[in-house]
Amino acid sequence: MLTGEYRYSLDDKNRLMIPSRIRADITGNSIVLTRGVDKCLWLFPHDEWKKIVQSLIGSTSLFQEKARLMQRRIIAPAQETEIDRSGRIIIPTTLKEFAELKKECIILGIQTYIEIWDEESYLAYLEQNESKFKEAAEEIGNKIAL
Amino acid sequence: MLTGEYRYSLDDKNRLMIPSRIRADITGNSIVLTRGVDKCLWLFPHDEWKKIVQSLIGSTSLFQEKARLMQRRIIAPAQETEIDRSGRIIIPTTLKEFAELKKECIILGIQTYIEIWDEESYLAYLEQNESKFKEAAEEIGNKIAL
DNA sequence: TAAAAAGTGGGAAAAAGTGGGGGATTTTAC
DNA sequence: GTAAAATCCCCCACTTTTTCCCACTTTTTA
Repeated sequence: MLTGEYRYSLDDKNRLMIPSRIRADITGNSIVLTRGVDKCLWLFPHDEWKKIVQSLIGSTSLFQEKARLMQRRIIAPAQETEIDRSGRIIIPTTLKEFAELKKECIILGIQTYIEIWDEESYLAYLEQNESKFKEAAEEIGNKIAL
Repeated sequence: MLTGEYRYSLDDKNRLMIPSRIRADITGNSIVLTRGVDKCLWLFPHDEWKKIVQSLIGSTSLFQEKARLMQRRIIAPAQETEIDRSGRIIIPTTLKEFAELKKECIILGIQTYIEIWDEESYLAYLEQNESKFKEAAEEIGNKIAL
């Protein structure tokens, strides 16, 4: 399972390190990169990506507006990249711009996929949502005994 | 059951001692560390963590806002660590920064999990919440006969 | 008070991460 | 169309971090 929160910097050649802890849990060295929901990128191991495509395309039609939107926003921007022999991937320019990546990036392992954030955006996101998070935590506390 | 309040210091290599009293009550020497609610870290024995993950993401989707927030705030930052043969764990940098751990740390055993606080933050937290605590105590006193 | 257990610090090998050279290919400019 | 410039890609070498281990000190226990 992919986990952990890491800080790595994007180098001058737009290369970003994939933490070895995460690499160890990816089968194969091919990864699909796309726009995420919120200002971040999503990375999927190849198999996981197939599932996403299946469930997004399989159940919808190009004659439905929302379906087209999902396809344009998630499926179309996707690019396949290889992890190089030093464990890095190259971030395509369009995706770099979308997530407003500058130098310092945060990499999150979320069970089955990976998120890449610009550090500032990520800190801002967490800060802005901390109270919402605490509310959600309270709710969960009411439902589940943990 | 995990209990007790201990003070240990983080060394130059970001290693923190797990008190032997606590170690004795953990099965296996694998532990999951993550961001806590409030400015502290939470440590779970592996089995306990699985329950948390289940109940948090068991029925959610990456396409739901609240689910993403919980994943980013609790699930993603989690890292599995081993207790070394001297009884210490390594605190990953991002988590150390989140809890603002400096040198002196407070370790709390809370039945099924463990909390790690920076000593100053912990003292400040207790002080700031003393009156809230007394209110909470009253409320509980009304519900339960103790 | 001695023995055992718990806790602390640090050295060294291995692994992970960083930066950059330079050839091949593509793009740009005239 | 051709040459210069820029980009891409593969690789290597160096640096830093991590990991593993051991030895010493302190505290607890009998």
